[in-house]
Amino acid sequence: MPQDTPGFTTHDHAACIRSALSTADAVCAARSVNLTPVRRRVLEILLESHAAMGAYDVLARLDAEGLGSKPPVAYRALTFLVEQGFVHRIESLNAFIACMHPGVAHDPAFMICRSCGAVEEAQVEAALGETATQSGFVVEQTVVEAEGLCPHCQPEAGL
Amino acid sequence: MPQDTPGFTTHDHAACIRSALSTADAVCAARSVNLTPVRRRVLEILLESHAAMGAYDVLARLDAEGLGSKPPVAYRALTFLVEQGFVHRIESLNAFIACMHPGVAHDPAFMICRSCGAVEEAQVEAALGETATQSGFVVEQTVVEAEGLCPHCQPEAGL
DNA sequence: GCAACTCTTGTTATGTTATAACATCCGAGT
DNA sequence: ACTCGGATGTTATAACATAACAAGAGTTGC
Repeated sequence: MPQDTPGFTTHDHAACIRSALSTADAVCAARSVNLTPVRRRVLEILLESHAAMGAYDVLARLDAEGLGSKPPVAYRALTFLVEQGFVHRIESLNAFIACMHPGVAHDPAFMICRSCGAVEEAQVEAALGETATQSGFVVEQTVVEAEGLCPHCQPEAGL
Repeated sequence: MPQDTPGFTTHDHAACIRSALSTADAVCAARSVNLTPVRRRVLEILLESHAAMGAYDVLARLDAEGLGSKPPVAYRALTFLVEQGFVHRIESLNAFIACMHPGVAHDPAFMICRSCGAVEEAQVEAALGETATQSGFVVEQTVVEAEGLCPHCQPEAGL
């Protein structure tokens, strides 16, 4: 049953959450790292909202549920999830979002609607690859974020 | 006389500062906007350092020179310079850097050395162009930042 | 001249994002 | 029981950023 809007399109949100969580469980088991209650709940919160959330928004949810009330609690969980690749940090929003392709190595890229705030994760092939090679720079990580208007908001903006 | 290291290469720094400042003067005149003393000095500070600087680093310089001591002074000047395209904001560093190609419309991209902090501005052709088109997203601005190791720091890191 | 306006700067106060440092807890292994 | 590593709890503060209002300087129109 499709029911919510992830990026710009509709999808079966409940199934997507279940799937992402079980992938996370499996990956953590395989890596011998611990998806503790707080960490798992933070991932779940991000999956549920299916939007970019600030660390303090996540923290507010944790606090409401008695899982922690101080900033380091949220930041530590988010740091763990980012390290494991289950969550991405959106630099231009100072926010976090659940990954759409957990367990698979990828360079994430994002399209961020400046009107409604929706964020869609995209794939991008080695941005800067050639330029970097030319200048002798070794790329380890990339941040690719586009701001603009999602299909839904274009009419309202007169496009 | 080459004397400093801008991105990863040597160049005539004094000439580069002069040139950028006179371009900024000309562009501001053409656009009928005001390159006031504070704004001009902030640009100059960023050009001199030729590195990414935090707003509060810039502010400290302004303060030392009696040009302003409160955060809004620095942020306002930086905002102006970014709007006019003389300065870029580096999202992943929460920092600012003087543009290497002022007065020319371009989508900036950056290579950021995680070891020495050097930042080189690169050109990139419409990252995400195709992906965005496919999903109906209209891109207005892009953030492209690569973290890695500059040529100088690779040996020290064992590469 | 001077009133009205715009642009810029000065200042106060506060909001938002993030981390250092240290204390405590708990389970695994011995 | 001991201790060691990983995780969490807590205090305090650092770092980044902006809202809101006051005040000056220059210019335009009268």
